[in-house]
Amino acid sequence: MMVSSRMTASERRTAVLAAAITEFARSGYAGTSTDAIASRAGISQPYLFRLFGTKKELFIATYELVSDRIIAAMTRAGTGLEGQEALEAMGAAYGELLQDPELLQVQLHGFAAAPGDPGIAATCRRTFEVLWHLVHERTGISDDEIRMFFSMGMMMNVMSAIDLLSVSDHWAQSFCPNPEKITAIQAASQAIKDLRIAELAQTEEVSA
Amino acid sequence: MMVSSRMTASERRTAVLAAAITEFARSGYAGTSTDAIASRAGISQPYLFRLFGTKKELFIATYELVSDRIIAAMTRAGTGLEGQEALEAMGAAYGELLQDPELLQVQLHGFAAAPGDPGIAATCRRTFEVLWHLVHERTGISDDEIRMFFSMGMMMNVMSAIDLLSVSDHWAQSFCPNPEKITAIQAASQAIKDLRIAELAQTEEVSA
DNA sequence: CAAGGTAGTGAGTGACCACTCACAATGGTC
DNA sequence: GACCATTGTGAGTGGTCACTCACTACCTTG
Repeated sequence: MMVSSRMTASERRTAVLAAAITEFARSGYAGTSTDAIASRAGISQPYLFRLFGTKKELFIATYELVSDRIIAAMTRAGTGLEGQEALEAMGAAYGELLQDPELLQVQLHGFAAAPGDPGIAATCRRTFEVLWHLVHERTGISDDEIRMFFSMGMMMNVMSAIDLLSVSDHWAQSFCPNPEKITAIQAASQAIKDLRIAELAQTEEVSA
Repeated sequence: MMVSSRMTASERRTAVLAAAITEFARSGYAGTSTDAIASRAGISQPYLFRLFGTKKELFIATYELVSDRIIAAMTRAGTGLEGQEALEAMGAAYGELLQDPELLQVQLHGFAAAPGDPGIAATCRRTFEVLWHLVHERTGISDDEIRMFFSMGMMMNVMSAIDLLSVSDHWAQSFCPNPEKITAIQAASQAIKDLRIAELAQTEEVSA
């Protein structure tokens, strides 16, 4: 069965990175095997190493792609706007990233891995730098407000990771600033969970 | 060399948990070997499994201990105070936790591991629940303000993990609300890094 | 169609990992 | 000092991991 034909190395790299986002999001840097990424990408594991050198280089490349996507989403949201309007648009754009949690989960795994690896920490800081300047120039808000803005982002990140909105109590729901968005986000996260379960079941069928 | 004499199982458990905090903080759940924890705790690896059953149970026990310490620090800071005063005291207490980053790093690793493990996610949510009620009852502030408070905490967590204050540019320093605290926190984090480097060098000497 | 560069893999390799089992050391109790 | 529960370990086991090497399949260019 030769489903995937030959690709250029560069095309294959982007295909591998797509698989790496999914796998690293699920299990983090140390918890993900290069085997899992290679087989999801549909190539052999040796070729993955030819394309990326080491697992760490692959993780950093994955993290940088994720960062680029986040930066692109925020930039797109802010173009043509200024001041408070730009800020609200960017905040909404970040919130919408939660609907596909993989990106933010990779980001969180980068943060967690940072204290153990200076290279990863530096990559994380670079993303912060770009985003800070983007928000600063677009909105013109004060340093304190920028700090708040990023803080809310980090909180949303964690909320999504620990699935805080699955708790229906008041204290948990109070973490969601826009009540009308709760059901949308919950529905999306439930749909993604269902997909994963279906996918898992399929994998088990195959291996059985 | 028989440095450590016999202990009760319960004493040994707390000794192992202390070692587990250090090791899990450094490399996370998947990245830490039970061997590393056992040898840091000064016991054999089989005995570690007798005490904790599985690696996952050990991680959850470690995470719960970390949560208890954070909750205790916040509770201590808030006793005898009310309203805004209590809030400021609790915020300061959380900030002081950064001076020994291990606790917050374990917390961050818990968040990162949560999407891949429902048990870990539930444990994380439970901590949030306790802290939310603590802040709510002590300070009486609004839901939105509580959300802000927690957001700042998450931001500090990430800042510490990626060592943001090691960048001397304005944008990075603007993440630290109290300028006079910057040098203190930097000095502490540098001291801890030096300790780790010295420790690593020692380990390499031994193994060489 | 020959040549050569690029895409891609089968089959390992040594190291490490979570976890187990049979057994030894220790200390309290009568 | 004999008994016994509890603390503790040496020596594995099967499995997985990151990574390598020698090799093949394919496509383009002349």
